[in-house]
Amino acid sequence: MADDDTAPAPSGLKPGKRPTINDVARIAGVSKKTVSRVINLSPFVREETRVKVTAVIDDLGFVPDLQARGLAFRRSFLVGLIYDNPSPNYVVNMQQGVLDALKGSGLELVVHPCSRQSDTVVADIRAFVERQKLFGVILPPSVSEDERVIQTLRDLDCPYVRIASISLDAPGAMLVTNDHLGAAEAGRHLADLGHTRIGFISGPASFRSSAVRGGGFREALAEKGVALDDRYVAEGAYTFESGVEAAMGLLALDPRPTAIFTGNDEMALGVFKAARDMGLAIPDDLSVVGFDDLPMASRVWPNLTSVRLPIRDMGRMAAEKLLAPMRGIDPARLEQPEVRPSLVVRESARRLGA
Amino acid sequence: MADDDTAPAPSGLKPGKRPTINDVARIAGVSKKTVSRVINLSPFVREETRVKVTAVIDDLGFVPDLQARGLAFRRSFLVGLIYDNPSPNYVVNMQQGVLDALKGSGLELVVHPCSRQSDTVVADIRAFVERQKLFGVILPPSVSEDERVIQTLRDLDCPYVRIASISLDAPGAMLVTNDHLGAAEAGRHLADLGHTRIGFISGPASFRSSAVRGGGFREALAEKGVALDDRYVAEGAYTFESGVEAAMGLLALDPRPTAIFTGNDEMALGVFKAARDMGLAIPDDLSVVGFDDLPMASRVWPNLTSVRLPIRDMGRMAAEKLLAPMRGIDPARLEQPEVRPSLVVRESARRLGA
DNA sequence: CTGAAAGCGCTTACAG
DNA sequence: CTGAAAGCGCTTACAG
Repeated sequence: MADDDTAPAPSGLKPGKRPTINDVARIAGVSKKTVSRVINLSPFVREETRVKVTAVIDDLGFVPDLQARGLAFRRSFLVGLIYDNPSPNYVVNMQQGVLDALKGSGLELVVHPCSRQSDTVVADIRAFVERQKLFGVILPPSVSEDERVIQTLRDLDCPYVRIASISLDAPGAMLVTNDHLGAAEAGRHLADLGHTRIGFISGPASFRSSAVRGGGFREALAEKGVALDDRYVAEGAYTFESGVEAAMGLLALDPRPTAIFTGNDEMALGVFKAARDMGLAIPDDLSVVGFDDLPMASRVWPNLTSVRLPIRDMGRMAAEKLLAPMRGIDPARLEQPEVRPSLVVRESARRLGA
Repeated sequence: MADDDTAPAPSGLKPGKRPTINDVARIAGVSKKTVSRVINLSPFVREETRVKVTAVIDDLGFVPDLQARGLAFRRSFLVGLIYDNPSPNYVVNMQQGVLDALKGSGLELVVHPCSRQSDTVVADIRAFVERQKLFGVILPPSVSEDERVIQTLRDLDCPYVRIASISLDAPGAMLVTNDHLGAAEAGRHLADLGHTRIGFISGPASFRSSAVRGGGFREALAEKGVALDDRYVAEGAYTFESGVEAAMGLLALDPRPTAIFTGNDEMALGVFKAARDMGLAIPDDLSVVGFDDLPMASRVWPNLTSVRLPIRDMGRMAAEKLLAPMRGIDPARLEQPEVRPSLVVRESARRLGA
């Protein structure tokens, strides 16, 4: 629509300029306020008037100016995705989910990486949100867990949805994933396979999920009568390289673990590399279980057994929560159960000694 | 800075409201126009005045309103990344590069996926660019190759930088990668390893890079006296799944190829899977060479020999071209040589019969 | 249900 | 080098 710029401009318009609300008002014979009401779907417009104005809008190909609306509304039509997750695959998946939800809403997605280590993070985020007057913000872990950031968003009156492995906020502003449950499944799986000397490479301490996943894993093992020896626990950084390094440490122990559970898939692939470099075959000499079930989990060899987190769906669900008020829905009442990760069994973990 | 909201508001400001250009003007004892000149780094301001105004700006923590500036300038401070590349890893890498370049510029990145198959692509892109009044747009392949899109951007007076494997536009609006060269390296490598029955899985015909990479590969083989038999050429879609499917076809041929070159890494991993499923070992039974050298190329096993494209750098370079005018640089004169991909030799391709 | 006025916070002419 | 006026294209009060 309005794609044909070579057509003569409709009645009384300056050529080469986009029509404004004034043009619509003049041609429709109403005030610009009435046009504004039609644009904003106000119920206080006579049906007859609405039809007339809508016709002119379509005829002219009028599109309200976002900057002007933003200036008057004191709010833009942009959703921010602020992230500090070190796994690019995690981020891109979540981003796709957010875009899925935004499609057709008229909102656009602004991506904004940050580093919680920087001492200007909070000021940076404040500047970003304040300058762009964001419609809302989506926060995956671990920015979602930073109360300084949350306080800043509240100060600025910027709606947000936090994604985290435990509830940290009101239901309307939270998407919770039960990582504890998923990690427990991983623990039971390895115990059931007969492993007793098990390693665990956690994520960085700055991520809540690190402790939650570690806790679920440890508890499930304990229930099966298997103890997680602290010597076999190492801290990674959710990156491939940190997985390699941590695994080299664990696999150098004597006796070495027969299985390793990692806090995410990225690090699990690091374990693959370390094992290969040390001449250990997976799963024959070492079982490995990851977390996230990124697309690449089923592309590597052997296929990675992993705890599946529907990251893309999570992005979509979080964005839908943000959009709910716009659709007249109370975000707190939106039907969105806690996300329950579940184990996807593949080839990277097998029965001990089989 | 300006991070402390509990401090009493400076002289004569309404509490809870951000200071505006009017506040700055009043307190500094100058007109708002002069403040505007200071903000926009106009040279026509007496040094003394500039210092005085700057002090008030800092004191108040004044930040110009982007919506208001955008409305007056008829341009926003947003850069769009419009993409249709089916490889999420390609996109995320490029995105990081663009973000690298945008850091500190005051511009933000809006990501906008699209599908050239849809018959509303052009209208969608027009609506996006027009509504957001984008500062500029970055176009990776294959949207970068769609003249309808380019014409739309020109209509809307929106600056753009195209990334493509051949030059399609003025130097200031183009970042060219010499894929031909890179693919030729791959061809020579396989020929030098003694392969003569070689398969090629191209990208989709809608990507120029498919033909360019295929051409470079074929020519290099020919120079080495090796012919690329059309029976051993298949068309993929730059996706993992399409790589699997195409490889299954090629590997079912009798005699089957001893090596396969794929148009990108994503499909190379598909070949890995197909080979495994058919009981073929890489590189013993089949050599594989990919293109892009995504991070995962060096994480899979065996490590993938691939033609390296500095995708992140490309994103950064393209964005720098877009920002050049803002920094007083002529984008056409920006020192940015053609990007020359080069082969990274790893373990997935080896000497025939060795 | 509809409208005239004022305002959102900046910049572009135009003077001086 | 500096400023008063008008304008960017919308919306919020406030009337009626």
